[in-house]
Amino acid sequence: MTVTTLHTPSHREALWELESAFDRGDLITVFGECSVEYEGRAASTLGLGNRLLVLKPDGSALVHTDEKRTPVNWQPPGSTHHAAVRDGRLRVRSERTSPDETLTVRFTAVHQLSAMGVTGGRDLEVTGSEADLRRRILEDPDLVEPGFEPTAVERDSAAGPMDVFGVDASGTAVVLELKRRRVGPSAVSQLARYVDAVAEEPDRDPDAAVRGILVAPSITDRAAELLADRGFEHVALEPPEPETPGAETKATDSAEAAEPKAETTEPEEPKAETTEPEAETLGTETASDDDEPIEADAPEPSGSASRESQQ
Amino acid sequence: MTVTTLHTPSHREALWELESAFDRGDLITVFGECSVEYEGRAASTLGLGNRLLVLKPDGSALVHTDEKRTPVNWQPPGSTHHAAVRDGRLRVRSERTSPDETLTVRFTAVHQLSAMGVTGGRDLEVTGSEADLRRRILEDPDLVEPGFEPTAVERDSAAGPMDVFGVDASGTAVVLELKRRRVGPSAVSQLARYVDAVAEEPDRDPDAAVRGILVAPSITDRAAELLADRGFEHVALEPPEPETPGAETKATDSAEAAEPKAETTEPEEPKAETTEPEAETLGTETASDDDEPIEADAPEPSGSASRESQQ
DNA sequence: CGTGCCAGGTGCCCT
DNA sequence: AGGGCACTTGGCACG
Repeated sequence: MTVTTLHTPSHREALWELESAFDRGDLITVFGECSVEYEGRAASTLGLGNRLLVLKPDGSALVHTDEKRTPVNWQPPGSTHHAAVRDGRLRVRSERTSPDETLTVRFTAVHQLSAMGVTGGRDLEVTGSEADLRRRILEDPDLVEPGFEPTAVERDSAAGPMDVFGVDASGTAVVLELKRRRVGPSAVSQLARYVDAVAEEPDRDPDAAVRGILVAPSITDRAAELLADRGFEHVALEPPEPETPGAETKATDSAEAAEPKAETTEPEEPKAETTEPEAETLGTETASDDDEPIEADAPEPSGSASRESQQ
Repeated sequence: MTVTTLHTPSHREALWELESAFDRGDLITVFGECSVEYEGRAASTLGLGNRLLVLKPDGSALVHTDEKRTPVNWQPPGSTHHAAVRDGRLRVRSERTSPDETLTVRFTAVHQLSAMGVTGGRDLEVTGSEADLRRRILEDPDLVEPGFEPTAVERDSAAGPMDVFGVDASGTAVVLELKRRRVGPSAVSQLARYVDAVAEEPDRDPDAAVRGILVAPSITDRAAELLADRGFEHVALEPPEPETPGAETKATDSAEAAEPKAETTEPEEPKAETTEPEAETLGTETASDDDEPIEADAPEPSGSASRESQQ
């Protein structure tokens, strides 16, 4: 692993390092006093101040202040970075086309510039998504209501694809809209669009009812009113708790199997393999990792540490 | 400006520096090989790899790979950072409550750790927002249609606040939904919610029509269909071009004046001070700042630059 | 703090 | 490339 760091470099030195770091495809951080300008989908200006600029080899650029999770300015992946010295300042510019956007960062002073080679390791596993909620429902449709039978996922309609489509015990068509968290009015509108679209499909008996069910952990009062106005229903349901890391493999596999891969078609009978309705068998945590006092005697990796503070 | 940097520190050294940097309220970057775990609103795991961890004094934490604008993992502002050495790894943990969330980053190796003092300079000026589009319409309502008269902004309805509410030349109620960019079906649904809500207000003549107009630069085909189904209209309009930086002050002031500050009430007559309808007088750019070849002779700031590369 | 909504949203997947 | 939508959306403003 290679890290190159310049402390309070001249603009020209910073420029050289930036250009070679661009060539190497390094991840770059620049900390210094700068002003920022953006022009593209919108336009913005930011006065002088100390910020952290991150330049990624995929073309992303981030300008971070000491606050917020969101960068104060940025450039999306696919942009190309350029560096130059202009008017006694180090100018870093990131541009892209379609849409045309330009981010310009002008440094009056660079306090630190680092370039590091970064590779791989981006495979993130997430649980608790809407897809997990859908799996849960497909595994056990009775969670929605007794006798509910899903017939398709992502079935297309004139208003867009529906999360889950099916029939209730009496054979009435049912549209499900799934949300992984508490929802407001927009979710009701979304459901309404789909229900209306299905109701108006030409090959459908115009008198046949179409039910709409919003599946979400909870809904706001306003959403509940709108839901009632339209005669829709709410079923309180959340994504399943994440499985215990050790035992998750089997459960995930069975869930995958229950997921109908073919879209707009009938899902196979939910294979009742792992027939524990909600087996929340927690408690297999590694005891060594709970939160204890900060200091701990631990072996240290060999490595000559150097420390410098400037000014 | 102070920057403290450790190169390939031992975990214990990194720990010390982290704790003092927390105390100082510094912005911290840690580059190293780590695995990441998140549990809270959802849950996720990320295997070993080289990443950049940014810890902000406001509690934000960002884990960045070499790709994407969005961090692969993060913690929102308001969290509290902790550091410890556990099982021979440097563990950085960021926690918050309501909702309960924990981000855990475990470093097997720290390549670089930097701490920098950052203050102020977060005043971003943006133009081209929906608010700008609204100003534009309030300044010249005829842009929507001849004779249109706005009577309120953000007027509340049973379905939520409407962007602009008014009457057309014939006295019919009009609901405007503004979008700064091309829109899809959801914008139509949003407009529909407001129109329906207004139409059903008890003090209103049930036979009186309520028009709905979607003001956006453009709309998708599907949105156009849904719009037509509901008998709504689309007016193609964008946020105004950003003013020339030098001349913007006066224009901005007049625009601010035209903005009705009191909500749910009648806006004062648009003061026709700067009565150029669309004075796109571009062309006052500083010629010194266009894109020219990279190298340029420029004065360099004094400052002893040091450069180190590791391994 | 919850509710509602804009955002330069970003990212993913599909056509 | 554009459409449609989920997201640990984030952030803001208002009740």
